[in-house]
Amino acid sequence: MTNTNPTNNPNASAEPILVCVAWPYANGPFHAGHVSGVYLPADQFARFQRARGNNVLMVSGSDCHGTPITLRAERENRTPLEVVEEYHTSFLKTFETLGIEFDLFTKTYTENHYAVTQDMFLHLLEKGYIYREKMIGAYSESLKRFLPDRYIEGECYNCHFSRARGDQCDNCGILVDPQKLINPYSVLDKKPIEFRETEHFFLDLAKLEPALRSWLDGQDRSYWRSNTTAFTRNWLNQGLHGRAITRDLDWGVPIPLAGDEWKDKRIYVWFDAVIGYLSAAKEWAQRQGKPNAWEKWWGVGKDGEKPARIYNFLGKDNIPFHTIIWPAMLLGYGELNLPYDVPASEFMNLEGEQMSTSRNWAIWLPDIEGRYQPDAIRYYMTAIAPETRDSSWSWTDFVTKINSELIGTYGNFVNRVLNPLQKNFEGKIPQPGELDESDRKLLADAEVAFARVTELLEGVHLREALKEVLALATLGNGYLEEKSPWKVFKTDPKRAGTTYYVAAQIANVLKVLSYPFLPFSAETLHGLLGFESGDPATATYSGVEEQGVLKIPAFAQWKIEPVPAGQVLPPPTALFEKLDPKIAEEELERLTANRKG
RNA sequence: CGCGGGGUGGAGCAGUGGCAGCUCGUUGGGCUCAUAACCCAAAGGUCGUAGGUUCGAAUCCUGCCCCCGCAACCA
Repeated sequence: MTNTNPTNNPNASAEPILVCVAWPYANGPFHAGHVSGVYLPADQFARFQRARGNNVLMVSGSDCHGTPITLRAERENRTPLEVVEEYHTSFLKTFETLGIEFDLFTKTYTENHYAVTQDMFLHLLEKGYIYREKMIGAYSESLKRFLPDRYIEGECYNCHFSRARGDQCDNCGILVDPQKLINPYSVLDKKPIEFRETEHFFLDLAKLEPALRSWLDGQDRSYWRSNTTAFTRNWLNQGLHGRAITRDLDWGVPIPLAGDEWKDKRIYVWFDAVIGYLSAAKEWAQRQGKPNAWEKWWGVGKDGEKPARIYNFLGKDNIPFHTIIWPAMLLGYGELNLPYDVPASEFMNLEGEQMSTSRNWAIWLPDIEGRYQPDAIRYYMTAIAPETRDSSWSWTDFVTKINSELIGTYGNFVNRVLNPLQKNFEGKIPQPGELDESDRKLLADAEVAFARVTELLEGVHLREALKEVLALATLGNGYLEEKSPWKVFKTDPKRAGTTYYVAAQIANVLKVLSYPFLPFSAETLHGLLGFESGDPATATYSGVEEQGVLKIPAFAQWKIEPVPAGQVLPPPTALFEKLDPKIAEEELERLTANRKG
């Protein structure tokens, strides 16, 4: 058995791999786009790397700060923390249901995160990468606070619409300069606002640009997805400017400086959220009782040691924060490891239309979690993952893909092997006779598939890798067709036994290859092939935050191992539940009925 | 000339210089071990369009046409 604990992993060649997953705003539950684009790919990649025996640390957490959360809290007359707690719990539930396993999924609202963020701030300030500048902000005398643009309304100076918002006029569509609004007022209490000078801290990106460029150009990045590279280049070529990293707010990480002028200001959410990757690694290490263990992944590799590979999984709107701003911060801080790859997803539409929270046009995870098998959801989300371009969730497509690909091709192959073994071979893996050419061919094909899937997973081409897994099942089906062991059995049971022996080996390879994608059914299949069902630490997954060291099941080790002849098989059961085609209609109706606007 | 993405057989997509591919659907055949699943075969595309570069273009260049996103929530 292996585990990911760096200090007692017996695998000397194990490579440290840090899987950083974009921190979700805790202001609403997950929809299919979040999971399919970010959390599921990260989980699949991490499972694969763990199965290979690498030292994987996978971290993320709820982003507790930011205007969306305070807005929601004010609207619902709750505290931001109450909002955060509700959705943090919802996230954990989704992860547990779908088998998305983090080493640590924490929050930005922790003492540790505050400390790490403040340390980053102070370091960058000390090294001259943060400067102060005065700017004009909207201030409400009645509320005694500055307000973000989104809290301001007034008469449009362009079309004289009476309720233009602080950032845009809904009537004429211009981008509003809030200072020019006529009779501006706060949306919170409808009282007038005025514009005052306020001082803020800025991250000096221009100063960090040379270091950033040499990091980007310093090594081959051709393995990055083309969009990620294009986006980043575009940003860089437009020139880097300082970005304000503090706000006049009371919800967020306090500015770690003495002086009254800072007490009503907080570090802005995008600055603290990316630091979460680092703070979460530190928190994980503390929980392990090895406070320095985080350096395994974040160190730059002293004494010729190879630094960890850091992968940042995120959506495309987040690219500049992870390829420009965050690396700039790390470079400014110094002595910290930088991202190796930034697999960014495109967006997922729903039935051809853009998902929308406000119109309630989305596949909400808490809604579907109980209705479908987790592996069915995982399968579909990967099959249509928006890896290289926008994709679209469609319920008819969902039913088709589950029934014909997952069940028809993969599940069915397994049944075609296990059922006859139970009925005609006393529920045991038969002793094979001599292998003929097509037997050997299929076994060789399985090795090719194994190598191919490995390569694709290594390059984070998950959708393609899953296709390869299914392709092996198709080969298995073709093999059974060619061999017709159900016929041969009547005249030459020994020969039929050899065929089933070979087919069982293929099923076993499929079990390993499908593990990153379909961990639940992989485990079931492991048992159906007569193996001890294994490792209790993973059999029941007990919640993300309590997780200490993530263990991988013994069966999931990334290698081809034979199912021994004579192995006793339990009575077979189906891996997946077939879906009634009516489901597509029902789901579509449900969506339409609940749609707003 | 706002920015970005895209136009490939009925549907959804892959393919960035070398005989146009995949999944689903359709049609025909086979099999009947298997969750009416599986296997084989066929039909179906002048790769949006006009021109150019090239021995050779879906792929590179230029013009044009069409679709989608670019207010907020939001990956």
